[in-house]
Amino acid sequence: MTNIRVRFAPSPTGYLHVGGARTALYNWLFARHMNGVFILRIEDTDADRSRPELTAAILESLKWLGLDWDEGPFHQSDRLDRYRALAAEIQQTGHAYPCFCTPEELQAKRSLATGGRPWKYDGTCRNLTEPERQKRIAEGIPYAVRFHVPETGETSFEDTVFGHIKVENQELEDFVLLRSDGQPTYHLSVVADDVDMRITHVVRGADHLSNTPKQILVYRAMGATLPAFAHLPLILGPDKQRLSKRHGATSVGAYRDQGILPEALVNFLALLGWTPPGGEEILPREAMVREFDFATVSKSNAVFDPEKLAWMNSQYLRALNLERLVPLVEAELKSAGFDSTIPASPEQFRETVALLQPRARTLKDFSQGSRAFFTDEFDYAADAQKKFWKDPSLPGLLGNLAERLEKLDSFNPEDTEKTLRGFAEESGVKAGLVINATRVALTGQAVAPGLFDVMKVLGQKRTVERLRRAREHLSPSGTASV
RNA sequence: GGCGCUAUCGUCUAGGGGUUAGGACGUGAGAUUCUCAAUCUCAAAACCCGGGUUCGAUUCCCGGUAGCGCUACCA
Repeated sequence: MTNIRVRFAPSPTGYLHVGGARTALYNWLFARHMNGVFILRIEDTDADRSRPELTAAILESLKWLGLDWDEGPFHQSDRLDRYRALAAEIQQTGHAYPCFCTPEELQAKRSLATGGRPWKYDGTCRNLTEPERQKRIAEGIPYAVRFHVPETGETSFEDTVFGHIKVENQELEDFVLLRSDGQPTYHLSVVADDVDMRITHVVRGADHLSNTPKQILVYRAMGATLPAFAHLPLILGPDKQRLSKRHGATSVGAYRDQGILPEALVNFLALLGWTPPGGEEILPREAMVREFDFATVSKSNAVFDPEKLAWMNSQYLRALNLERLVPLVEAELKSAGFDSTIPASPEQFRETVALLQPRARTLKDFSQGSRAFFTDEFDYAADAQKKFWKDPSLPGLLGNLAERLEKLDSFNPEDTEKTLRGFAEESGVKAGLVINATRVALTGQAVAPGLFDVMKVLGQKRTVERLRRAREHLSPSGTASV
């Protein structure tokens, strides 16, 4: 059996976005499934738009997603000589010719073209005689190399995802292979590399579906064997437009910054256009590798739904073991600028994380609604005060509760709950009133984990202090009755 | 405009000549409760339109429509 070789070939003109990430993922999944080779190639032949620093960012994102490559990264900018030699070769065999038209001339002709038909290169230089060509070359007129597309016939191929695709050659124009500055265009470099790197399956976005016939012509001119092609439907924004900056977060890095776990993003992306035979939604990486198959990849574009990603993230977050979660939370708190004094011990930190974990949807939730668990500097949320601090007897109740709790010898949830409920009953108020008010006192929030678990992770001293601080806040200058 | 591709709940999708058209996210209601989340139960929610083929089309074929892609000396 031939060894499967696939590649992911981003161009460093932007960060890795979710569409590119899914393309990379499907390549990777297929390679791992087939026990093949996954190659990374950087398509940086557009010197104007490529930014070297973005390459590092793309690599970083791929690593974060866990998509490891077996060969590369190769840079097309290192292979310029090869493309030039190939362009010359294709000219020699008569499949390409030098074109002396300047971009300005072409632009002028294009804008002059009457509506209806799309403007196709008019073949001005294709029709030059050999002496005319030699003369211009001798004069030092810069030229691009254009591929000579057959004027009749059709070009077709079997796409692994989309099936039979065909186009009339007359719909294709003589496209440029090599620019007048000696830089190759995509159509040349992509084919040259895929041939040289012995790529067996070209897996890429469906935006390349219409380009494929042109490239097939180049393969044939080179006398190379065709790889299999598998095009992937595009990922769209909520407005069904192709995902772009307008849609907010589209880069992999942005999701990492939002507290999304890489395994959740990978799982979500995998399911955007593909369903495993069993239809499972939560699919471990090994299962994805085992089940992945282009035959079951969808042909229609998919809208990226951040809500479902968030849900999936919560699933992964909840299932994450503490050994992995704790460091992630530490990093999150650090990046959020917390100068954490609490929890005091690693064990306590661990306990706090475990308490917060079941209700977190993203890593951000550890720094955002849970401030009071990690620092004493927190405010009482307005909505929380409004909802649970209305009762005028509260200052007294909280003060007295502090007294009771302070006297406890053991401070586990059972004892604190018993104490609080007993206290409420004696005071002739509903336990809920005290519990909810205490929650605000301890966390500053109307929403938090179970109160007695909160007390546990905060500890007795801090619980009592916060209760007194709240009483003070509600009824300053110690006017609260005992 | 030309060419190409696509079309099942709001979204991701399963399915497929005869089904109560299934699941998931989201949404609504209820249960539970110290808040919220979680959980459980229930509910609303789809085969783009028109022709064929057929005893019977959401499924197959054709056309239309819509969406997306390509239409560069970008990739």
